[in-house]
Amino acid sequence: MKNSGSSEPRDTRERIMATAERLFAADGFDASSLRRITLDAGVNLAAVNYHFGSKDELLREILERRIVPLNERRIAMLQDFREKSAGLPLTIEKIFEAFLIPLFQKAPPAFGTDPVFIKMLGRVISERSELFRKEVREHFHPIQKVFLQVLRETLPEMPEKDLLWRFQFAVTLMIASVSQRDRIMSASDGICDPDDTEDMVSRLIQFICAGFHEPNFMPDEMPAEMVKGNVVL
Amino acid sequence: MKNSGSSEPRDTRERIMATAERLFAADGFDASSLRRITLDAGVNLAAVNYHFGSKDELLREILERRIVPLNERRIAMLQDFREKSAGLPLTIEKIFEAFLIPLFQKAPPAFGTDPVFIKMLGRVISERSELFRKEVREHFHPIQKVFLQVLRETLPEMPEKDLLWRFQFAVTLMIASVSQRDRIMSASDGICDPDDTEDMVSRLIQFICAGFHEPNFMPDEMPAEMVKGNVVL
DNA sequence: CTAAATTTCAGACACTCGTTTGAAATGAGC
DNA sequence: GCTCATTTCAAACGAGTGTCTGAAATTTAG
Repeated sequence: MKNSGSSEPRDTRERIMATAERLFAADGFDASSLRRITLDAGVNLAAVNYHFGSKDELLREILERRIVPLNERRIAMLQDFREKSAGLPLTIEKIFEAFLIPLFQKAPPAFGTDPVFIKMLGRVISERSELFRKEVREHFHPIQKVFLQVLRETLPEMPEKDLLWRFQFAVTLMIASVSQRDRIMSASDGICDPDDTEDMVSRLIQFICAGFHEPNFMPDEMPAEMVKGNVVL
Repeated sequence: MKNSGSSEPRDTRERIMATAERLFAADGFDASSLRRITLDAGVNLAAVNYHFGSKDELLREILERRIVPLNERRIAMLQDFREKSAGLPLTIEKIFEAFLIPLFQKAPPAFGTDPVFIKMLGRVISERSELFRKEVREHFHPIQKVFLQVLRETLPEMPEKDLLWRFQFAVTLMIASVSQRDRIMSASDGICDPDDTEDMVSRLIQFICAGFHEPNFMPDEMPAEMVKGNVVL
């Protein structure tokens, strides 16, 4: 027998990437050892270094193959909305739908279980910010620039600083909401179901858009407790 | 000479805790080795296990000595606002001021540099969710219950599920905003200054409150792209 | 001062990690 | 069939980890 339930020639790479993506999402990057990954994937330990060179490079390839098509889907959805809007600026809701929804869609290659990729994203961001910084600069900054530009068209009066801060809040909340699903669940006595992705995304978009509908920021009266003494008994 | 610039009897514990808190915040829990911590603190490697028993227990003690006074300050601020409100329900703004501002105040013991503790909190939450779960249940759930109750008085009409989801968004955003300050900085071309804590907290509170001022959630028309095919392209 | 308790210290222990090696197995081209 | 490149494999390497040990140093008590 030549292929008794194990692997075909080229899919060792694929099995490693899929398993690693899942484990990185579940346990984090550092906590997921190559021994555990290769064991779960049913391949030899040395296969990772043979096919990818190093563990860091494995992560980089996993990120890249997800981010590129993700951003293509975002742009496509944005473009679709624009065509339907008859030249009018898009609503904030539509803009964030195009930004968020593609994150939660299963997508090739190797259709992950639910959005395992964005969960991994959240974990890796706080764990490996150095390695991540390059990817962010290369793939996320350009897409953020696009969405910021679209937001600017919809909100021409909003000061740049306000727009940027609110957008950062939106991105931060988006990523953290997914990578910390379990915390949400446990803190709400089971009333909030973070596995109901559709419901969560809708609420997330509504929450974010509310932050943009607010009038511009006024540094008004800061509570006295904060301004002066930084120390409170 | 008996004390040439090194340590007095009881402060070995304190030096370890302060150094560990700082390193956990900067590099994460797993990435901060006891050798690095004890070297930076100027104490012997074995001192951690002697004074704390284990690395996990060290983290637990660090968490506990910050969380307890933090929640006391929150309750105190909330109580202060209530006394000034003459029996009227507090505004959402005031409620979240009492919830957020104490997080960003330097506080004893061992006044950390800025809110190094909450940054550590954010890192540890995603890294050590198991160890953290007990602390969360013991210290954060009770305080969240209190604030949810106060919010409920201010927003008696809001459905429980809406209230809980929005509150979870608020907590998630609060923690993530701090533990990912560097990402915010780099993504905004330097326009947003995450080191201006006062400004950031004000904007954060405004953003969060906007999400609560929205009308109740309506599961209205979900975009067709999401409902059906989970796969795009 | 002396004796007991506390704290510090250098060193070792067992373990896990990512990575490398060199030989075996498997593939494709002729 | 054989040949040569690709891929797999078991085993080991060196470095790093948290923890433990037993003796030295220091502080505290009597």
